[in-house]
Amino acid sequence: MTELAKVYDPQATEQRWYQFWLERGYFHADERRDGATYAVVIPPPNVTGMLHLGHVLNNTIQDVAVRYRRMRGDNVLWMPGMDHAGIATQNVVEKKLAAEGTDRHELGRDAFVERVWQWKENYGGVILQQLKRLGASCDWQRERFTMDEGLSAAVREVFVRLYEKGLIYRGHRIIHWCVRCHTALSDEEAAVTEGGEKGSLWHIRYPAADGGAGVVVATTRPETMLGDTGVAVHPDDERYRDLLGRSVVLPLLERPIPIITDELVDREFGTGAVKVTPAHDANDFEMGNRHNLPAICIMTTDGVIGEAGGPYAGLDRFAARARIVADLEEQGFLEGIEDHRVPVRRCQRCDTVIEPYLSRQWFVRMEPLAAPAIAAVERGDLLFHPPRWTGVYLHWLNNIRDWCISRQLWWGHRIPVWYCQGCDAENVARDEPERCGVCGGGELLQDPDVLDTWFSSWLWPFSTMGWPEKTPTLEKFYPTDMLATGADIIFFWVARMVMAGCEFMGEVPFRDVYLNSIVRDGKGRKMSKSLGNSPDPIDVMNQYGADALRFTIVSLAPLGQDVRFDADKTEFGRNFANKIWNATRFALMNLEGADLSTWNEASAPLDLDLPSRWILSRLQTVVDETRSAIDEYRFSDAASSIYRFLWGEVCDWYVELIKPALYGDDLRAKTLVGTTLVTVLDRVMRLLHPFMPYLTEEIWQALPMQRSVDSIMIAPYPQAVAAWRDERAEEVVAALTDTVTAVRAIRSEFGIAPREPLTVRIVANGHAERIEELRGFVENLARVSAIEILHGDERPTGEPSAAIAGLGEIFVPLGDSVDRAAVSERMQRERAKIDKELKAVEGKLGRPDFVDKAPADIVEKEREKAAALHERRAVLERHLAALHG
RNA sequence: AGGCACGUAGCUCAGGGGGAGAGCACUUCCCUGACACGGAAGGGGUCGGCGGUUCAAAUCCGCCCGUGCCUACCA
Repeated sequence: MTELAKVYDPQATEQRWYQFWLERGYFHADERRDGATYAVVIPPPNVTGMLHLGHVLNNTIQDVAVRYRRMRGDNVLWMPGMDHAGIATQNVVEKKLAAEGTDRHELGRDAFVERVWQWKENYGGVILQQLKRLGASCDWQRERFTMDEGLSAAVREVFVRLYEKGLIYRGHRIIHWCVRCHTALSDEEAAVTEGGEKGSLWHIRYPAADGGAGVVVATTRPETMLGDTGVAVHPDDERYRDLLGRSVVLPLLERPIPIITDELVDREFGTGAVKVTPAHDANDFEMGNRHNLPAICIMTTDGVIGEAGGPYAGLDRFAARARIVADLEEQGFLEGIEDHRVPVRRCQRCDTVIEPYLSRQWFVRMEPLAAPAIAAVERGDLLFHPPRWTGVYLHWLNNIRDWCISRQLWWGHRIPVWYCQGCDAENVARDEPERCGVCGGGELLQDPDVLDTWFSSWLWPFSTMGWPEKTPTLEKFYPTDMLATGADIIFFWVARMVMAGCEFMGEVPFRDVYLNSIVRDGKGRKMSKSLGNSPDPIDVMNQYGADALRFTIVSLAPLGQDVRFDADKTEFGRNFANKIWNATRFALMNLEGADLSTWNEASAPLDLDLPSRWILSRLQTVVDETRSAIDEYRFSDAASSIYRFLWGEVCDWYVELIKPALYGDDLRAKTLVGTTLVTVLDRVMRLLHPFMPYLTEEIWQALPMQRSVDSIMIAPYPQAVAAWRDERAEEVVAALTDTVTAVRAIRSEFGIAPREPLTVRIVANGHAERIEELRGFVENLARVSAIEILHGDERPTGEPSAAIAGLGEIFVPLGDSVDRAAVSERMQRERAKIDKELKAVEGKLGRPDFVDKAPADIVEKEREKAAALHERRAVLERHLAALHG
């Protein structure tokens, strides 16, 4: 281990340690263990899924939370698994079949489903392997799949229970229909394109049946007029008063249809008159019901105009639209065309324009389920992070609509309903019934449809733990503690899980919901396949390492904000990893052969040297900051806290400060700083382990110390030790670093070569002893050859100087080679700056309001500031006088 | 249309009523025995605009402009 490479190579370590952790079973949760538990269920990725940066962030956050809790000694369960992803998976396999020149209908249902299972075995779940590469510490022994026997049983159980409660029903309604996937979709799966799409608003005249001018309607989908069975106007609309009770003639088909009045009509929009097409629009369907209008279905499931479309039958919906518009114009019915942004729904899976379609489907009555889910959040049983999502969640639940759960697919959970061929009864059962429960008939036919994929996902927090059986896992780990997911699936998944948890388990499925950032590309665009702007995380890990990617993405993703990510930003994490690696390399090189114990939490290492007391004191602050940041889900704050300490304090200062001791002959001194350095590295590696698991394990294993456990992932998470705090050391080292920085600045600004000897003179403001304490360090770090302490009123003139808080005033005599004009110029610049500041501070102090009303300590601070500025100004004046004199 | 975020250095973003910060980029110097994936020093911002509250506003409030997201029965 002493021959460490100069540059950290992640490839060499990652595989090895992951294997090690797996073999030791450190990811496994044990129901029989006592003590506090911490449980997280993974948002199950699609079986067809490939890892993208959104997954990387989401799973890194879960892994951080879970590894942190594990190190804190909790009994931790991170439940992994996958979703069968009905439409997505069926699409994948269908595409394969198409490439083979066949299709699922030719294959038949059973053979097709068999093919999907085969595909799953051969190609599915790549993403889980990718998550392992990322370092995810899931309990893989428990991996679940939503189509597993156990989870399928849970689905049937839930269906039957809700049916028996009257919460599942079959209804004839307008649903979202994908003409390509040939299935119904839920509201959430048929999202409206952002900002609408370019379209037109056609104004069409429907002449009165009795010969009058009739009415002009405005529509964005003229083809649906073939199914019009009425025209609606607002009851109070004066313009149409004389049309009430009359009829108009539907152009092209010449069908008489009534004028009705309905409050739903917006008088401001279009012409204030709406064509009513009950079979092809959800609002029109409701209106049709209210006014007993017939619903005429004019389209086939392929989106082609059907028989009811008369001369347009056989045309695709968009071709029909064009033809109809042309015909209307030719026949003089078209009154005008406006450009118009049209809200278009598209299939979430295939992007095809959705057709509102009247159809018979299964629904879940949601209101009764929503009530407890609303109450739970209002009671504070469940908290959103950041909290603003609470409103989004509540708004959706308060305006909930019934959930269409049937899908006309083959891949998924078959609806557990058998229709009696004798008496038509619905037989709903957990297992296939032998005979009809109503008439006893033996001829039963199962509903051909399957359930919405989310109908299994909403049970995930408890179905994965064995529900409906009363398992020890459920007993131990339900409810879970945290759910980390994207805000885009609050409705799809989070809210539904809460409802299912309340309904079937009697309590919310998790206490904290962490909504992680959306990862965008460097230009702020959403990562998407079609844009090709999403770097493959595996490539990024190959180039920079898994730890680098984890650390970078967590650092970039503050709670509640989106994150812009470019692959090359990973240099941030890579450089940090390398810095840590080299700090360790430095320790090992200099402590070769030593076997140091580390400082024990119970010991108070007061007889240490100044830098060691200082760094151990600073360590306590980082420990506190890191713990509270993770506890509050401020993962990026935790990461930056560790980063700043390790790089900015340990590497930049501590390592430099102890070099003399380390290189010296004093064995005791050497051991003390060595032990401290190893202590600090040990604690920081443990702090950092949840973020960078591989690197920290590699380094921790290499540290020359004894270990009570064989892996950092089960080592205790550091706790602050009050006895290690040392305020005096912090104050003194602050004076030290200020001094060094000031001297280096003078050196640099006046072009004094790095190796040129330099004397520093210090006017000790009662800090002579402190200066003696720091002398060696300053000489070393600032490359100062001599330090003179000035006593009494002696003041150098014409020399660059700086005031150091807690120490005194330092002066650097310059050699003859230095350009006096440059010195003068710099001093004048500083004086100008001081004058500006003085003006502000004295202006403040000059206002009676400020002195009277501001808190005394603030006023005092301003006075001290003014005094210091004056003093500094006087020094500059003296120097300048000397330079010019 | 309504709601929620956000607008701070060239870029990406922290901070949040009393001294403008980090990383990257940039300039100068340094291959000093952990690290050039490094070290040292430095330049750069009227903290989106306008008002208000306050002794004091980048920070709180209002309006406006810009950006992003979410919701909706915009036919």
